[in-house]
Amino acid sequence: MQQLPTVEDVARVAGVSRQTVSNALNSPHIVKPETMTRVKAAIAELGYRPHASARRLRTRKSSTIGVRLDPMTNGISGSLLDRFLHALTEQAAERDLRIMLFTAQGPEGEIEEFRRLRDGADVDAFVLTSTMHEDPRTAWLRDHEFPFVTFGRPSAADDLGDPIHPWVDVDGFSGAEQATRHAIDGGARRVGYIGFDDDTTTARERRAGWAAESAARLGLGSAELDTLARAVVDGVPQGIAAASALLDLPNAPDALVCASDSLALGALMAAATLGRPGIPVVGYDNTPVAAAIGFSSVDQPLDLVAASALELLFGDSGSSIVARKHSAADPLYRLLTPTLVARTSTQLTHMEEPGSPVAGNHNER
Amino acid sequence: MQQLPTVEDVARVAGVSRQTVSNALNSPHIVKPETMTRVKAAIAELGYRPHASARRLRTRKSSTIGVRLDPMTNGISGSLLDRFLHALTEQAAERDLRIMLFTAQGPEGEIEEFRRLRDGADVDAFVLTSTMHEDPRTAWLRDHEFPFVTFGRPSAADDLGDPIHPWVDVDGFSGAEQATRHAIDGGARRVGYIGFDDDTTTARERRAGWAAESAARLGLGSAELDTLARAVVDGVPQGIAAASALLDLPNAPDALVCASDSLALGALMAAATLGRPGIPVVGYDNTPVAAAIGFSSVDQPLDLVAASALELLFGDSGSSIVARKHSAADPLYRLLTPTLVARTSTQLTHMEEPGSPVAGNHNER
DNA sequence: ACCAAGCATTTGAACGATCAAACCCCTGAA
DNA sequence: TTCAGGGGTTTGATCGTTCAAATGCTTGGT
Repeated sequence: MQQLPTVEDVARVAGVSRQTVSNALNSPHIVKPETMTRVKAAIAELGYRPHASARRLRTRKSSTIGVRLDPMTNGISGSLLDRFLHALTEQAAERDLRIMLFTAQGPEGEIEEFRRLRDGADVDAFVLTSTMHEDPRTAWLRDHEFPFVTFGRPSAADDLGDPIHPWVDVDGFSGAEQATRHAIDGGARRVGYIGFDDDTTTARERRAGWAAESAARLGLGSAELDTLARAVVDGVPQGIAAASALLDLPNAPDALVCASDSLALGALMAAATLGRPGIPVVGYDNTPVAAAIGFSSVDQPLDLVAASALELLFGDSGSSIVARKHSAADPLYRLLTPTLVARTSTQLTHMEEPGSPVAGNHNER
Repeated sequence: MQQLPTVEDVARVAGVSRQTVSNALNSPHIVKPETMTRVKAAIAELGYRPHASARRLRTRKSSTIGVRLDPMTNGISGSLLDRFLHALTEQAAERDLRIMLFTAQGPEGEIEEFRRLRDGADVDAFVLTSTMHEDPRTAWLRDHEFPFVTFGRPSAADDLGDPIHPWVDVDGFSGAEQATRHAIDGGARRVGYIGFDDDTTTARERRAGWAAESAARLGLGSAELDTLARAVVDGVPQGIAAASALLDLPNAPDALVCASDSLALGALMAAATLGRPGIPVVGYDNTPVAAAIGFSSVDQPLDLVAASALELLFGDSGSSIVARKHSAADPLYRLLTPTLVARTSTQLTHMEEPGSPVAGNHNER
């Protein structure tokens, strides 16, 4: 077990001093090019790596971001969280930042964890994937002026004009609008909607997007729209039930837009069972199940979400926290636009190949 | 912005020295109880928290575990990874350990990342969620004697007798066996099997479990078993195709055991389409989709997996790496047994409530 | 009365990096 | 000739903690 080389060792080999090595690493512009070369050579020769903890102790920065893993029930769900974590980890790596996970029981426990991570200089900032209304956690972070961003808008009440904290979100209005447009472009004249029954921004925005597009393109009034929409808890069985109800209407929809892929899957099943297997169904989140079965779905640009979150915390580049003030020109939030991934509308009994994206798909690997 | 308190501050308030405070924290047994009380009071009064980086610098331990996030395609997939990460984070918290994520492009990039994290004293050990054969990454870690565990056996060739590195896995043989037993207990006399066509331990073990139980309970020979089994790529469409083929056989199976919930979902769809909606289908991984639709599935005890991984690295308790040698009494691996979560066998067109587990279900929250 | 042994606590040094200030050397203006 | 200015580099101090060795106090055996 050999001793790891330190700045001192590098300095000796390069024939310079500690600090010059440090400068070569952290302030390249102030070292003479020729010296730089020697230092770099010495670093390569010894395989030197800065000791992260020593640096952190001195600089009081950790270059690490804490990410709270929600219990499954809240926040972004299922494989979306996977993909987001992946994207965040990759984007963070670009800036020489690392991701540290944490979790805890209950809000108090999490605040305790915030405190611990902050006081231990373990993290420079937090990324939260939850959007609870009046969340005591975000309140604590604000009160203690500790940098953080959320994936998801805090709530409807927190206006775009003066956000109470930085956030990144994906525009559900636009997503549902695109889904609806896709169905209409495919020939649909009455597009049904199956959404969530909770009182969240997400639920509201998506329904509004569907309603707006339906009204504009199909001339449907709000009473008529109400008959075409169902609000349920997320899940396959709920999708089956809601779709069955819609398709049994006297004036049934000829296409369905759903607020999740689970609901869409349920809708497809119901359609097959009710003898309407060809009816177009559009899902949301573009999960693997949508790709596997082959129905269209709205794709959230998770790597952009991740990049934007980091940008809000650390600026355009670099890895030091920047304090920001909200302004119209440089808002404290980022509202991103999703893209529809169009696939050949599928009958459940047939096997189809996954289709190709309509526009750039951010999540193809 | 007030200065955070240090050991020195605590020492002053408690009327003792630095080191005594340190001892109170790290070696409680060597401080006099009365002193202990005073120190504890001072800590509470000042709200003192040890500075993690300073401690790491001195002790050369980070109390942090690096977890490599695989690209989606490999390793444990989809929401399983979510659940595992969650479990790991929670188990780690119990031991005052933290989880740091990382990822990279290609094996070389990941090895570079290993080196970086090791040399920077960022992590004490790694947990990998991939099981590639002859993986250069695990080879590097072994060569450099850096502690790590994998979730998943390295490969069939790496025998239980002399594992080439520590691992935790869930017994696929037992899982498939239980699934098959469940089907037979429900009255099935010919249980079909839809598994993976890749040459992995997972694929082999699960098929073997199904075959063994079928042979033992139903007296089926290996030729007959071959006609009842299909090996495909994981995915819903593949499940549909394989199930359709099996159900179209002259001597068709009266139940289906599948190596994933995706395949099971496909099988259920095919069954519904072919007019056999009541046929029992058992899935694998107990993903949300199984719960939602209501079919039985084999549940992997992810929190046990996480706990076992930590145990292999850090011993029964504590947070310092323990070097282990493989022995029959104390093997370098943990093979865990999954449990079947039985649900009322579902016809796709009906809505059913999720059932309750047959045995303890580790993943209910 | 002496010293060995043990316990609880304290003191000085070290971990590996960066900060702040000092230093050296060169140039150019007075 | 002198000195101010500045780029490039070095030196001493420091971040907060734990290690290793030293200290003081008690106890008990001979």
